[in-house]
Amino acid sequence: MPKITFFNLPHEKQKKLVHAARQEFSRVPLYQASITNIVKSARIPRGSFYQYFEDKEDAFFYLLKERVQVNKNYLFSLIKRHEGDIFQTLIDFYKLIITEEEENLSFLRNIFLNMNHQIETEFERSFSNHEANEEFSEFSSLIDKDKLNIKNDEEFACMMKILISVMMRSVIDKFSRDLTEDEAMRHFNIEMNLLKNGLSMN
Amino acid sequence: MPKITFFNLPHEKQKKLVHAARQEFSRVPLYQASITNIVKSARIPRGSFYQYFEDKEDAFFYLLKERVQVNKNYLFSLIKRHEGDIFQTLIDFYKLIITEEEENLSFLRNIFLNMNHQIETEFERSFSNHEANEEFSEFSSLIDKDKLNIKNDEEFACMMKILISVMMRSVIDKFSRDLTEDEAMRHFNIEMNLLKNGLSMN
DNA sequence: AGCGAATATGACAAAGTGTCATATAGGGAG
DNA sequence: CTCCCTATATGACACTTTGTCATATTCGCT
Repeated sequence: MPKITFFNLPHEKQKKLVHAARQEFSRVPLYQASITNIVKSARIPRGSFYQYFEDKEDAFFYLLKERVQVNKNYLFSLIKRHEGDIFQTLIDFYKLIITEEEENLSFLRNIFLNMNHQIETEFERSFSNHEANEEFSEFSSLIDKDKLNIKNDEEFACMMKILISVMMRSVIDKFSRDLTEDEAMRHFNIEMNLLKNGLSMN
Repeated sequence: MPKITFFNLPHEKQKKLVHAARQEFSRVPLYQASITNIVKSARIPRGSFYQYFEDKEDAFFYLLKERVQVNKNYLFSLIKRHEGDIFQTLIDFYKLIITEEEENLSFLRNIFLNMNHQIETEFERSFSNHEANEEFSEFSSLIDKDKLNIKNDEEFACMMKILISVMMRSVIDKFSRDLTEDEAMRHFNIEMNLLKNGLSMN
């Protein structure tokens, strides 16, 4: 988390800094990003950066968390609109991510093409925050489980993991192979159908 | 790929270098690894490293490819032993990976916990190398497709992607949550069953 | 022995990171 | 208004790492 000093900053300066950071993380992935570039672009002295953030990672994950919060809001509205249908929700959610505007797209691209376990874990909070989460009822409680082929909570958890990882892999695929939106949607629909109906004959 | 100079090296020196590199990549993930450590540990001058490899990544992916070749051999023997049953093959393969000996385990751990798209792509070559691949018949030709719920090659490709990404995610889970082998196997079995039978009721 | 090509070597420039001593600003008490 | 304490700002600096390059050495061949 950013330090208190960051949150005490005048709103304008905060925005300038966030903008500079996002620009750098859109240019290159986290581990190639340079604090030097960020401070140059934000026109603040190098020492100041360390007043506000622990390090590069700190700034990156702050931006990522912001983004995840946006996702979370999307997701909640989608699952309600589709009356608990998790598959349709994911299809719409997938579409939303891959049709982001250009500005966010480079940022997302760098995130997904360099997604590792730590980043994925953060991203998964879109779906449910397993820690303190008083304000929202868990996402999972909005899912219509009657239509799902599961016997218990453990199976439900496994199913969600499967769905999330398949979706993420599809997003990564879209970015890495530079698929058009139509191609990407077609693939994802096939995948969701395979998942729904089962991979095995009988 | 390493440079020709590397392959011209006396076998002993090659081994010493590979050992030093593996040691460093077992200690920390790729992007934190230091060439300085590798050359110190291999007792070669810094300049020599650059005679043999382009950079850190080059050395890392060389080791990774070696590892992938081992996987590939495992996989071919497993799919034959299970007479084309891809699910049973994957279950055994998963077990093989997570029960690796200590020496390789730190290396694998660093690979999986920091797996990104590039590394994943390399890893997927365990299953089929979509480029030149004269010596082996494609892995996919050994799979018994009659038992699979697929209509065409495109669906088959999607299915394989699903299976591989779910398996990888399970390996990552095992490492990140430090699951025991038994817990990990139980989860993975549940996941494979869900995939086989379908996530949707009907 | 002699010569050209391949390889080895370590000093070095360049770039980046995080820290720290010092300077400055803010705000409450007297 | 002034004093003083705390919070913030600043950029020089020490340190680390990387990749290169001029120079030295070795190898293979005639």
